[in-house]
Amino acid sequence: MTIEKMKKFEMRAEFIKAMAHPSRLQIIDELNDGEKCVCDLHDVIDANMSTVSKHLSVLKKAGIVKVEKRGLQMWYSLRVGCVNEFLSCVDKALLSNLEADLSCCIQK
Amino acid sequence: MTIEKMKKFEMRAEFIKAMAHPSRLQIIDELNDGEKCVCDLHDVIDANMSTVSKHLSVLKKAGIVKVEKRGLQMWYSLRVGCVNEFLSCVDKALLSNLEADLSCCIQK
DNA sequence: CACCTATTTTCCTTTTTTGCAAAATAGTAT
DNA sequence: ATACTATTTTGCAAAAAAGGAAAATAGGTG
Repeated sequence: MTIEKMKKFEMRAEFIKAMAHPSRLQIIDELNDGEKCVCDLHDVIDANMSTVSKHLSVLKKAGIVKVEKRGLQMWYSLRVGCVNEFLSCVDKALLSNLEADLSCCIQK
Repeated sequence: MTIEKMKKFEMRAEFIKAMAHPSRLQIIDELNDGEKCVCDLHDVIDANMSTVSKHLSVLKKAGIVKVEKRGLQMWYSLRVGCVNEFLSCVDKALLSNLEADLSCCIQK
């Protein structure tokens, strides 16, 4: 494999890995409603403030969210639109997995 | 957060985590050309045979690939079509990240 | 049957990720 | 300046993921 091709897969993996955590997916879901500060997110996510902050920095590093400082607060918002289209594809795939698992005992 | 909602994010994360590895992304890329046996994949992926096999089992468990045994060989193929649409979205996002990083020194 | 081939599983070590608590930073208000 | 608030960083421990070597499994062939 060429170095460029290897690099491509590594970059894709980095980006996807940034999404691959329940709390970070919840953050993405929350940000669908518009920008939120860290404390807003901390209110709904079941984790320590420092943990939430670290999840946000993972998402930021991957370029999935952007952040703007206003006063004491950091306002986070989504930067990549197609993440949501992808998630609906993931849900479709999950559903189809379930159907496949159950096909033995369900009749159409 | 409700239990169901939590479950949703956990299931999504499982699925996405299964993709979040360079070798597994390369496997997905190879399978775009049609089904391949483990030895075909081993030829192009820079890893031990047992490692390749384990990557395949991760993809299978997530429902991203399916497998059919014929003789001595296991033939793997893609089960989820939208993975590729997503990857093109990832590439678009990566490109846009690059542009953002360079915007300071590039003039349109 | 004994032997070969393709693949998976087990066992083990190394690396990476996660998550909290405490300390540090940065802006605001008094 | 001091005190306060929002957030990030650091340091550390626990959990999870990754990867190779060797053993195990399963189907094929002479």
